[in-house]
Amino acid sequence: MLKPMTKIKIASFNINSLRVRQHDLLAWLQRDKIDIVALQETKVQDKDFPVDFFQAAGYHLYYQGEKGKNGIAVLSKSPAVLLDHKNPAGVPGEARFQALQYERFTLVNTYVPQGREVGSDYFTYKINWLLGMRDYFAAHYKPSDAIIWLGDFNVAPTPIDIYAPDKLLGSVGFHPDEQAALEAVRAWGFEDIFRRHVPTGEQYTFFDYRVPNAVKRKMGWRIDHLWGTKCMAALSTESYIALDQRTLERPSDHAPLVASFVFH
DNA sequence: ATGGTGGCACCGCCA
Repeated sequence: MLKPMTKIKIASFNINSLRVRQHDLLAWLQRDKIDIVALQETKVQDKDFPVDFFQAAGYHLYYQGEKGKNGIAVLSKSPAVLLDHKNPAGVPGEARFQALQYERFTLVNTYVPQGREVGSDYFTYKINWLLGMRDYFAAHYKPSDAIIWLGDFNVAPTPIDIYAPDKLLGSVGFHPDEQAALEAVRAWGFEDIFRRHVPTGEQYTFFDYRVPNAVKRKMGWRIDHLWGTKCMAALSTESYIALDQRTLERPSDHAPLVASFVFH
């Protein structure tokens, strides 16, 4: 039987190579008491996944990798059932998607294609990939189901989600076509859980390596997201961006995004 | 800035 109240802390983190940051990751998971972390850009093939390292720390592991790029994983204190790892609109073999069933909710972890250049085939692929997510949810679920969708969405949804909206409007990651595609998924039945708790701007999850002192200069983008259907959003109690993971000796260019939930 | 950094793969590609 469930305890009367159960608190679960869920995170999303584009880790940009799991193996070079696995020790920092585990230290942070333990320090922030993270129950479930969804990772993107693990950049590790399944045969090289650091299974023993995380299992020894008490995590269940669900991962799909490929050589050199992409790659996705969920580490969790409780076990899950892997439902699917093939996005219908995705290129076969690209490790960008996984759907897991936990006791109280479904968790969908995605690494949305970056898009590269507006108007390119990769950009079209990104738009179709996002619209494929809408179709995926519509085909398998109802908006009244308990679903968390999180990951690197590679889209800043609104002008307060980017440091220079006027200058960057129309750029990859802040383009009206991307925003419309993402909005189509949201309109199916999601709420931006971070925004529910933190309505102010200048809250970013991504800082380009190539921009000198980007964190200090607040030159960031909010492109990582943690969304929930209505019933999940109602159970959320807080959300924050763990910017301390950007001050490490070897930071990712993304920071983890966290949300807490209390189940009654 | 035709730039800059970082990771993995291999000697370029991707972000």
